[in-house]
Amino acid sequence: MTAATDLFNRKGYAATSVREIVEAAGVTKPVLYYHFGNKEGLYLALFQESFAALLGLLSDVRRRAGTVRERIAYLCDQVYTFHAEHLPLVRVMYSIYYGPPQGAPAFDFDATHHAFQAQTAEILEEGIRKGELKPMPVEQAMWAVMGALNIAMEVDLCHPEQSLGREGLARLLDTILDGLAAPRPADERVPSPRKRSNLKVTKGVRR
Amino acid sequence: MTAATDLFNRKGYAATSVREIVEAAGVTKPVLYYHFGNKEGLYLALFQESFAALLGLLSDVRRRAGTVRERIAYLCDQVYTFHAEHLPLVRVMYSIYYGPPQGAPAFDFDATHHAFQAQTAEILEEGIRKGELKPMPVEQAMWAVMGALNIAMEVDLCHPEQSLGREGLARLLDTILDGLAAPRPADERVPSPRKRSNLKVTKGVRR
DNA sequence: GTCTATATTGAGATAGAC
DNA sequence: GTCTATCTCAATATAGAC
Repeated sequence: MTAATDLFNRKGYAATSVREIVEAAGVTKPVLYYHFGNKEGLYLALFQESFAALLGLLSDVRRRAGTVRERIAYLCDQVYTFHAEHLPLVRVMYSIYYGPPQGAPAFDFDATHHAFQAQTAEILEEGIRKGELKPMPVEQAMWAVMGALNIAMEVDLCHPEQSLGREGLARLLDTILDGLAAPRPADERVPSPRKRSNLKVTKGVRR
Repeated sequence: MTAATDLFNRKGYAATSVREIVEAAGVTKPVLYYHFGNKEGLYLALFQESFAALLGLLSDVRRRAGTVRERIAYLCDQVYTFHAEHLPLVRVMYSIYYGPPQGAPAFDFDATHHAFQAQTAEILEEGIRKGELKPMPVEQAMWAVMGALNIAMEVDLCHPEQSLGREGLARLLDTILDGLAAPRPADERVPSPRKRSNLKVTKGVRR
């Protein structure tokens, strides 16, 4: 699977032959056909495995307590970290999603995307309802958050030298959420250090 | 050029033959070779024309007066509108940028991207310096704005049924800029309608 | 010059021994 | 589960008649 991801990434799905994959992996063709059925099965296995893990992150978040700010920060950090640790596969996805027809089997990338979108909207909707965020259409708050996460991930993908990193994304989200937050009483304002998400950054992310 | 854009968009650069292009355009091969030299010349002409127009928008903005909020809103609106009016060519760009190698000649898409990034940063830097925005690293403010614009454009590209439209993007940017703005004195706050960008929306955008 | 028939190649996939 | 050897198929290239 690693060999296939690497080759699909470098040459594209269509231009990568089964022979190349098995040679790179140090196995023979029947090994591939035994485990994955065919080239399409291998391709689908790559995404099924990864997207299942990503959806697992979402259900984690649903069971999590905390302020809206904390939960949004956590969700985005998890997704961002996952993305950073799977850059080659993400590149294959982009290549299929945006690239020319390559005869790759259909995989519903949008489904996972929508699940993430819905989860974000759910948290933000609660924040608006309970007064932690100011009243606004939930879509608008959602796009603000999605925009920040999305740009952080695309910078990692296309301009890794400018990468925000987990800390940079956390700070960016804090700024965004300042714009979404409900105004607080005047005495709580400027001089007092405001409460921000205190994300624990334990292990480094490849940049 | 329209015929080529359409075919490159639907089939990819490599899979599109010169014969198909000239047939779709209702001309003959010599016409294409006279005007563009070859298939690569035609391809480059598509992007040179469009990117020159886009860079023109940037120098417009540099000559423009107004608050940071107004200038950022104007810049993003111009770029967004341009994007919306050139979706097929943008798809070709994405296909080349993210897709598998297709033997297309190199075109420096990043150069224009960086020019836009620099222009945004310049405006925001002035806002921070003059106190219209709160003190923060200019990159952080820049990513907040770029994230909003970028997500609006990608939604148009991939999920047009969810398109924010010019007005939606303007509202999103207002929310983002609320998070970037310097805090104002308490008496100016909540009940008074705050000054927002009053973007004139004159002509419709294809959605 | 153009056509049909054939050769070559490289792709994905499989049979059957171990 | 893995191997060697083989199969099928389609695209491309070429030979040689016309």
